Amino acid sequence: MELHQLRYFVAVADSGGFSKAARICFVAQPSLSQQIIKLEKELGQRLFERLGRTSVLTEAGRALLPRARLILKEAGDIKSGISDDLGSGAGQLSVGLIPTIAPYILPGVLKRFYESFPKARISVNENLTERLIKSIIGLEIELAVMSLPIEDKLIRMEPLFEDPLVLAISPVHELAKSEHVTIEDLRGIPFIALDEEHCLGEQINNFCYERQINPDIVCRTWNLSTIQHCVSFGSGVSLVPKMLVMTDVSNKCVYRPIKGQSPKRTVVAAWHRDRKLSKLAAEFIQIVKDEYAYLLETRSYEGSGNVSPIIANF
Amino acid sequence: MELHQLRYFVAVADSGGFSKAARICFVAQPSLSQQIIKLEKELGQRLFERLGRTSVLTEAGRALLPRARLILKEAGDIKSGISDDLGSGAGQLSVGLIPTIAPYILPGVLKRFYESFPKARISVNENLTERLIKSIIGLEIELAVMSLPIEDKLIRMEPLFEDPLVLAISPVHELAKSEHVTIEDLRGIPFIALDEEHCLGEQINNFCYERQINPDIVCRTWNLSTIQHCVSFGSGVSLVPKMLVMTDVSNKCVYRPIKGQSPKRTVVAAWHRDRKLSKLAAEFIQIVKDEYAYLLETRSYEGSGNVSPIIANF
DNA sequence: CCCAATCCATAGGCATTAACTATAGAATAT
DNA sequence: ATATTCTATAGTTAATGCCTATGGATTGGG
Repeated sequence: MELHQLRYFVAVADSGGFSKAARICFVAQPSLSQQIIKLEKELGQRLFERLGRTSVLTEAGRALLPRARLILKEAGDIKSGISDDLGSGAGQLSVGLIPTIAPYILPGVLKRFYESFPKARISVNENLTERLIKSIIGLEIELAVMSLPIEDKLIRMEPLFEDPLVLAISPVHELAKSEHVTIEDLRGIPFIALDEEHCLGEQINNFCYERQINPDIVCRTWNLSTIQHCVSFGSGVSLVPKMLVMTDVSNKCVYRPIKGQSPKRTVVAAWHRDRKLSKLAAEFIQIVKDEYAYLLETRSYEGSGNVSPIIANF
Repeated sequence: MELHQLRYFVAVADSGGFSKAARICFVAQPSLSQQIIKLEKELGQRLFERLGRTSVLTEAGRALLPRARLILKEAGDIKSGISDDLGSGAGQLSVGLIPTIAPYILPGVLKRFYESFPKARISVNENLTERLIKSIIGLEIELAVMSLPIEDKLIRMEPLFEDPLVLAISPVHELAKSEHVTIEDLRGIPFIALDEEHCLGEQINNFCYERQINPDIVCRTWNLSTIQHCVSFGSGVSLVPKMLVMTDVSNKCVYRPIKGQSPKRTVVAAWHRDRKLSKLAAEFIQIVKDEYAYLLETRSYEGSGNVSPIIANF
């Protein structure tokens, strides 16, 4: 069965004759007749009673007619339907984020995304960089939000923003008294470190190593929120991303920017080198940027370059 | 757009590659590729991203996929769907009946029909013979229940039953005293006649003319129920079809069979000479027969050849 | 790092099939 | 009765889908 056969069939049913239908379809009458006969053979049912002047539907033809119309309508609507879907933001998007980013921007990003594209379905995968890259290459996710460095040749990237690392300290800690700290202050003090399986943990590690600073690592954890708790209990200090600070409502820690060569991580969107980003994915990237800019604007009161220790008005 | 293109498209989407899809569809890979490319051109959208090893849907492809599946499913279900419709008695039937038949059997026939074919739609047209024949030829109705004679060469017929004509008289009339009457009793007595535009009126007219009986026609009406009222008021007698008697619950008239050559009309189903009756139409014919037989069985108590004047237990 | 395998696109020939012309047979309208 | 209209058939042409061969590109394995 093919669509043109259904088109011919409907034309005959509507016009009441093979010849008229042929004119409507801009084909010769024998061509149309043959296709109708072919359709009748395939269905094993005669579709029209050929009377002298006109042709009328048989019972089988009457049963076919609404189905044929439906199919033709759906086929005819495909092109505009696809455009509508693309235009309206309907569709499916699969993204990934690393665990040191997701908790801080995902809530706001999802909220924005659903507001902008209520018809879209999004699926989020929170995982370590290595696993996300595999998912990109394996085509399981379209896009990932991660942190440099990423070396895989199959990955293409676009930078989203730079996220500074700031010192997290207990409010009663000695260093909390000054408005800002320097790298040198880290030397030899008890330090709560993020596990190096996290790229952020590795980045901090490298950062200290390059400057030949060996913090006294008293704890190595998998979770930034564990770090927060340890720091607030005075177990040590740590370096945490600013996006954590901007969404911290606990008031248990204070945060100080690093004077001088402030460490930072570069957050990027990454996707398969050979894939063209879908419209939804491109929009998602923009939303992530917007969200971070929004956090910067509303949640960090950097009067004289320092991070406010207390976030009010959440 | 053609269905085989959608089939190929779905196969690629499902298998994740053109070559695999081609094997699934039992065509060579270039053939399938060409059809996909053709579809992409028609839609103005690229449907797959061709990556090295596999191909994945674009956003447009994702939008197309469910639509394509739907259409293919509907197309695949057509054959069985038609069979189901025919088997389940779904469908549309247009019938006609003449006014001297419809009131007496239509209620019971429709009830039976709806019980047997709850999914069917029936449309009934009550009209004079001449108009019904036009409707048959004009293909507006498929079937008509009428009375002989019918001469049109374009009409094919099947007899349904013979419906005797019986004398309708007032209960206080002289003739009501005898169990039966003869034709000769009609001579010269006041007679309520049906208009000759009705075939029944003409038949009665001819019947009397052939026997050279000239009843004294005191009233000519368009409606059998008018006749009933006139007769019950003693204005005269009339000949009415037995199907009227069998459904008369008024008890205002009594009815007497005609002894000897009883007049009768032959009720037939009529349809277009060149049309094959649909299953529903054939069933309708059978139901009309059944209904008349049922009326005969339950509504006429012909103990000794006479018609019961009073129909009880309705 | 190279080689083999795989994948998709292109090109060109083949074959199928849909379309066309011409016409016949039947039915209808004038 | 004649002319017109309708559908089916036959035979031919044209289109188009399919095939084989091949090339460029990528991938996976040794």
